[in-house]
Amino acid sequence: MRIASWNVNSVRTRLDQVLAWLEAERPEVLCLQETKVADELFPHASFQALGYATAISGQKAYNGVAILSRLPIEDVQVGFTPLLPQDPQALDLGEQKRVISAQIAGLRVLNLYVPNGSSLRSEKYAYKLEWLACLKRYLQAQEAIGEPLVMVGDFNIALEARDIYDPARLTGGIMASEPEREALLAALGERLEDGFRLFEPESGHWSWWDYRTAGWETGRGWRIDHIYLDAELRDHALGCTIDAPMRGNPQPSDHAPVIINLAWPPQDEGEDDDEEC
DNA sequence: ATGACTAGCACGGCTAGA
Repeated sequence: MRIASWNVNSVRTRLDQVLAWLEAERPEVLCLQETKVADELFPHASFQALGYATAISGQKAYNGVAILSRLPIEDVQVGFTPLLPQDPQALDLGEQKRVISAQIAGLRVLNLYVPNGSSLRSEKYAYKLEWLACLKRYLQAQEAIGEPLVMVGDFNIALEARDIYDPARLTGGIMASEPEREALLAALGERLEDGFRLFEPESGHWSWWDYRTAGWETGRGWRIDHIYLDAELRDHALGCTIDAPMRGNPQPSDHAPVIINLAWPPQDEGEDDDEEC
C-alpha cells in the first residue's frame, strides 16, 4: 500500500489538482496539511466520489489536517489529548488543528502539521518547541499501545545539511536551528526513522520551494515534508519518493507530495501459497 | 538588512506561511 503526504496550502484552492493527482496515482492513503477550511466546508463529496473516505480536523483560514483513504478508516483521533488525557499542554495545543490519526489496515497513520515558528526570536518559535516536546510525550504514549506507526506530515524542519539547498547560509535559522532539530530528534527517539533516507542518501531532493524567492524556478528547495517509520514498517518499506513536478503546476502548492510504498499488510510467508493449476 | 509570493478574510490591507 502507498501512503502519501501533501501540504496543499488550502484544499479548496487546490481541489482540482488534488483530485487529478489522486486519480492519476491512486494511493491508498493521502494525508493533507494546511487544508485551511472549517470542517463544515470541507469538500468531502469530491473525495468520496473517487472512493476515498475522509477524516478531518480543520479550522477557518489556518492550519487543518485531513486523512483520505480508499481503505476503511477506523478509530480517528484528533489532537494530542486522546493519548495524553492528563496533559494540560496537550489540550492547549489542540486549539490549532495540526494533529489527526487513524487506524488503517492495522497501521496507525499519524498526520502532523508542525508549527513553522516564524523566526528564532518569535513567540511562535517557543510554541514550536513546546509543540515538539508534547509530540515526544505523545509518541511515548503511542509506543506503549503497540500499534505499528507511520508518521507523516509537514515538519517544517530540515534535519540535516543535505536537506537544504544552501546549508552554509541557512543552517541555524528557522527550520534548521539546533533546538528545533534536537526537539524533533528527541521525539523520534530510537524508534522512528525517515523513510526517504532509507533509499536516497544524496542531497538535491526537496519537498518545499519558497514562492517569494522563485525557489522552484531556481532550484532552491528544502526537504521538510517527511514520512517516518518504526522498525517493523522499515522492514516492509519498498520505496519513498517526492513528486516534485507537482510544484511546477500552474497555481501550485509550495509543497510537493511525498509517497511511501509499503509491503503491507504483510503477506503470509508460510507454505499455503499454493496456486490453482 | 529586507522583501519577494500566495491564501484567507472580506473587499483593504492585514495575518500567516516558511
